[in-house]
This record gives sequence, structure tokens and C-alpha cells, in this order.
Amino acid sequence: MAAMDDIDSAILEHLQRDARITNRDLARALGIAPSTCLERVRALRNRGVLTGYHATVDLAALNRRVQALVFLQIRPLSREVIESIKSYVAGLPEVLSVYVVAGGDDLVAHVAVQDVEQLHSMLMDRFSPRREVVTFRSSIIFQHVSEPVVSPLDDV
Amino acid sequence: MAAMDDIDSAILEHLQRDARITNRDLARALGIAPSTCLERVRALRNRGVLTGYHATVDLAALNRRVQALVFLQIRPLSREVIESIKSYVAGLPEVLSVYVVAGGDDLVAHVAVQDVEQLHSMLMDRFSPRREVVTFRSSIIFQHVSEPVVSPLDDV
DNA sequence: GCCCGCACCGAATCTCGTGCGGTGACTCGG
DNA sequence: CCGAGTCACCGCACGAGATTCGGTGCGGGC
Repeated sequence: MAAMDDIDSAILEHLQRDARITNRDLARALGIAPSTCLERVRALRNRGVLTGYHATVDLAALNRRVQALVFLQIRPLSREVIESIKSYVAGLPEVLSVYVVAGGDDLVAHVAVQDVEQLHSMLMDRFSPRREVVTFRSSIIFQHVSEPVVSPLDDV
Repeated sequence: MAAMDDIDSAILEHLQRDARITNRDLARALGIAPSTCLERVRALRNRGVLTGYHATVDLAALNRRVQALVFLQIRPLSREVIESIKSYVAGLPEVLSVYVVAGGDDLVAHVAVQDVEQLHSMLMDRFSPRREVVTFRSSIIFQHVSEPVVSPLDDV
């Protein structure tokens, strides 16, 4: 993996904050020529550093006013079973994000639904019937803050 | 909140998938004129439905190869204490996301650090000293899949 | 000291964004 | 049934931006 200098870091910071900034403005903010800037952004994409540009949407506007974390215990804990249940959960329309974790629980799902009733239905209809899900519990999310900008950590 | 029709939903889907799509291409994909498309996108922003455009970055490229969920118990559970610890945790550079939840734990932090050693240091240096954090435990994240596109849920 | 590679720049061209006036459909009162 | 008002949409035109390409300076290797 090629090294990243300060300009690359600044590019990433700007694009994480506002992915629709024009190349022109980005170049101006960095003090380099637009053509150079374009080349660097393209290189970051090709290197796999920049993985995508995504709009974020207000969940309430999408009829999803209730969020929860669902913690699942999976058995047996084989690679195949984990892969399969992970794909299944991630594919559910109510699910925003899935974590495969170590510790007391094996899977954590971040879900967003219309109301608590729908949360309950979803748990009963989609999680309970699965044999590999031996148990699960849910925590309603009161607040969720997400940092849009991730900076590189310096080597020790 | 104004109603959303199929075209609005399609706009949201496209922009969530690729926030840098040109207005022209977006309009073409929807079968409407670019000027109309522009107007609708602007309306979605003004209504607060579209909240932002963000580039996503490969965490490994930023020297963050280890992720974990950290579950915190907070006492006393007053509004002020929760607000304050939430802001503190969200402001830490290692933290990607913070959930304030109901249930056995009160706060869940999604952190991304360079290695397990740094995770340990972080827990010891940043969480342990806080008086309001009565206990915490961490779960290493093996995999994390995040759905980039969120669709509206139909009313029941 | 010379050569080569690399990153950067500036100009030219081509595409795109965006405001404006016009137009058709739909609604509602007469 | 008809006419006016409203609203979303469209096409056009102009300004702004994206992207390419040839040129340039600098630093490392020999």
C-alpha cells in the first residue's frame, strides 16, 4: 500500500465531509491545480482507499423512527453458519448494519423500523424461526451519533 | 413532512448508492429532465430528507485494522451525565459511532484502532479514568457489513 | 554532471449544472 | 361544459466545471 501524504489526508477529510464538493473547489482548498487534484483522487480510488460516495438520508423521513441493536447468539459457531446468518440478517430490509463479534454475543444487528410494534414483529418473524439463532435480546437506541470523518492514525 | 413519491424514492436510492452521480445521469435514469431532477433533489435537501454526502474510506488504509464494540455502563443515569459522556466518547478520534441505548448497557461505542494494543491503551487511558463509567467490556469485530442504501418502509 | 522518472501545472475542449420562460395537465368555481 | 389558476415539468442557453494532454521542474541513481 502506497504511502499517504498530507495532501491525500486532506482530500479524504474533505470528501468525507462533503462528497459533492467540486474538484475545482477541492483543489482550491488544498492549494493545488485541479488537474493534479483529480489525479490524486483517482489514485486514491484505484488504490482502494476511497471506497465510495454515499448520500445519507434522514431515517424519520423514511418511516423509520425506531432503532435498536439486536444481539444474537449463534450455534453452532462454524464458519458456514456464521456466513449464512450474517448474509441473511444483512439482507433484511430493516437492517442497517451487521457486526460479527467476539464475546458473549456473536452477531449484532443495527435495525431501523417504523415503530416498536414492527420491531417486535420483525424479531418474531425473522429471527425466532432461524434454528441457528439460539437466543437474542434487543436494546432500543435513544440516540446515535456517527462521526462522518475518519482520520488516519499515526504509526506508533 | 411532505409526501414522497416513487421518483423521490428512486432519487434517494441512486444518491445513496453513488452520491457523485451527475444530475444529468440521474435525470436520465429516472426518465425526467435534468432541470426537474435538480429541483427535486434540492427540495429533498431543503426538506431535510437528504442530510449529507459522504465519501467512505477503507479503514485499513487509515491504519485502523482493529475494530471493536465497547459496551459501557454509566452511573448516575442522568440526562446531563449521559449527554456529557456521549459527547466525550463521540469526540475521541478512535470512535466511529456512539449509540445511547436501553438495556443492560447504556452506551455502545464502535471504535477502530491500529491494533489490539492500542485498543487496550485507549480503554485504559480514556474510559477507565472517567468516574461515570462504572464498567465496560469490549467485543472485537471480526466482520462488519453495512447496507449503503436505506429504502422507505411502507405504512401499515 | 547527466539522464530518467515523477509529480505537478496550465490551457483547451468537452460536458454538466442551473436559472428562466414556456407548456400541458389537473382542479375548481361558475 | 368552460375558463382561470396552479403546479410540475420541460427545453434552451449560458456560465461553470471536468478531464485530457503536452510541457516543466525537481530529485534520485549512475
